[in-house]
Amino acid sequence: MKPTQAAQFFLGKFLCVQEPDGYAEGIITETEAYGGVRDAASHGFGNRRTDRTEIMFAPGGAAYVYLCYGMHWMFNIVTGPLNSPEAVLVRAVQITGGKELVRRRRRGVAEKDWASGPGRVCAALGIGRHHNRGDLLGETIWIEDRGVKIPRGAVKRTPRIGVDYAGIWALKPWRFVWEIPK
DNA sequence: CTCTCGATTAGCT
DNA sequence: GCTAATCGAGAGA
Repeated sequence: MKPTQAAQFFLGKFLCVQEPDGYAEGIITETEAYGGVRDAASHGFGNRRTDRTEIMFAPGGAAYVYLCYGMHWMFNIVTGPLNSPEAVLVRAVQITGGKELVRRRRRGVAEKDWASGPGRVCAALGIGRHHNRGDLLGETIWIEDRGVKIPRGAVKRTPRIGVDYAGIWALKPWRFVWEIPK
């Protein structure tokens, strides 16, 4: 599966996190595809293997969590076959469980903004460094398919956010937004 | 070792 | 709209 297909596949799936301070989950509403050794916006660009990016080269099913701007964690699902660095960045979820816990973690923030952004997703669900390289079939962080169907035409494609440095790759419409009607 | 800058966010103008 | 916050990966010397 190409990363763009995987990014669309994960829309509507549930991201579940069990932490010592409690359980929280959300339905994935926004993703971005990163992938292949040609994508200049991807950390795996040019087959660049480092301590940080090594997990991107693993077979799909692991978490890739890294720190950005010195303060925000980004959560990715590794999706490629072995040695092909492909991943899906989860940019937004709608919290569906553990709301009391999330309200505490996101104190003072309006509910609609609890997890509307890649850094916010991690802040709301308690995702951090300890989840990096974690197995997404494990018991602390996992993905559930509960059969939610996305209506035809409900997903908007746009270029990816914050990757202007990537030249023509920044123009690829690899961001997928499921706009849930109210 | 040193330097640069980022797959962002919140807060202020 | 603008930018400070904050730190480690990655690159180069």
